[in-house]
Amino acid sequence: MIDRRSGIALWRQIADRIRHGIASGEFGGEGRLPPELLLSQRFGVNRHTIRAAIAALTQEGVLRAEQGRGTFVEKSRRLSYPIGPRTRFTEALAGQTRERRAVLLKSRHEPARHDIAAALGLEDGALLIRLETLSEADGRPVSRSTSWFPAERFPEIAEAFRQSGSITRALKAAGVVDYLRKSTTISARHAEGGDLEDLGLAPGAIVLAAEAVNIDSEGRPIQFAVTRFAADRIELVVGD
Amino acid sequence: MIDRRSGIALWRQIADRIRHGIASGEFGGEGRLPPELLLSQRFGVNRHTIRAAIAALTQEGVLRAEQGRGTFVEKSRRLSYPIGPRTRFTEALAGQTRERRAVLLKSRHEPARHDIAAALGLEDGALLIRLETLSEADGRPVSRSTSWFPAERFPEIAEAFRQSGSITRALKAAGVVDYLRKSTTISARHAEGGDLEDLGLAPGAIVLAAEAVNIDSEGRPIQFAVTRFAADRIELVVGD
DNA sequence: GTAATTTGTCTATTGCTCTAGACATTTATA
DNA sequence: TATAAATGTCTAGAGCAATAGACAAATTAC
Repeated sequence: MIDRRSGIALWRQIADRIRHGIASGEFGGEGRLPPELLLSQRFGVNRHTIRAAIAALTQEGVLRAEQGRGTFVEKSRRLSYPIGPRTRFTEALAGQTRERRAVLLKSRHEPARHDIAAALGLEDGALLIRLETLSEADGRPVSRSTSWFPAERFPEIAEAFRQSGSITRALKAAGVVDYLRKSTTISARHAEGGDLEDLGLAPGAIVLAAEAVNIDSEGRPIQFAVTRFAADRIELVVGD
Repeated sequence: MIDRRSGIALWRQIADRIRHGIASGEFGGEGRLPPELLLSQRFGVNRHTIRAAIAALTQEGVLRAEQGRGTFVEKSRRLSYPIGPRTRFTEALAGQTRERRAVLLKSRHEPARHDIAAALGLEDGALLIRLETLSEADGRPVSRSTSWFPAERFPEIAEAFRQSGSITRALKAAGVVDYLRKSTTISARHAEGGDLEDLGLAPGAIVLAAEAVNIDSEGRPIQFAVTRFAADRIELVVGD
């Protein structure tokens, strides 16, 4: 249940369990966490260890403790992000959130790495434009993406995205009226470096990484992207 | 790059980075890890901390150190598991591994939990058969699954699976000649409890969890399953 | 109002994590 | 054979993680 001597502090293991338990409905069914003493018994640790876990989740904004009353859940439900041939961020979370937006953090030209060139059907070292973007839903960061576009075909993609806040609209401005998701490769790992800050995650948090290739209506690859989702806020849905 | 005071020991963070770096090709390009002293400088920690990380990965079987020579990569590539309308474990890894098999760990009857009943289109509390299975490729555990089947329609599913080692064949024995994947919901979390042992994971390792609903050719739900993949051995591929 | 429940704060102690340095052992190379 | 490069082992010390116990402060229920 809880692993000692694992290199992961007990308070962090418990914080992760509680965070996941809240998202899945195991905890906080009535918006309220069980009392510290009860949790310390259930996890088999000292009450202070539970308090350390709760403090970390309070820092993250997941919980809010009130002296004499109890500890309450601040945010709960996990969003579902559908993945399919017509995946578009702006539409993916419709109905689940009031407001979605994406902002451009950085853009630059660079030569194509081998694997990206292969995915886009280009020569190694072909010139690409790389966009670093952050997507938010209701003011909360949801995902961090790195995208590559062929520079020759989409020279103005960065500016178009900056103005429209949407890949779909930026591509439309470049003459791509429709596009399809050719493939998505999903993996998981601990959040690293800038993703921690940009997504507002606690160190040790998990990200779902989706590598995607988009093609135009004639089958030509137009975009290679790696999107990192905060695993405690998002689940990916295929089909249905 | 490395987070102190995060509740995750530095040696474990580094072990996770190295493991991921090996799978993605960043490290061990020639089957050889950089020397401990060089790694300690790159990560900005003491050489003993690097040694602790290497010891953990050696314990997992990822690395092998030889005095005087260096540290070598024992296993590397990550397998790709395709997800689509016709997802079947036995075929999913064909071409990537020599041998695949699935074993039944446990089976029992139980009433349907609310969410499972909804997925299978049954009343809450309807009788189900629950199968706990482990899938291996080339002798290495790849995934741990929990499946639920309507007990009324598939009374002999456990025995059929035990004999055939395949869901597809067990369903065929029950008269289901073909079935489709209706939906897959993918999330990620730290491995818990028995999954750690069954999958041979180190504490703190990450699993990709795929919740799937399968339907027969007439659209009736026949199986609800939660499969946990070792995130450092498998990536999930949608489309292509 | 009183008691029970619950979170907040403080002190002390033990064990694990990380750093630092020194030296041994094995292997490859000039 | 001598040197360099790499992993293996040992000791010592500073700081974080976890346990234990006691009591304070706020809220709720009787």
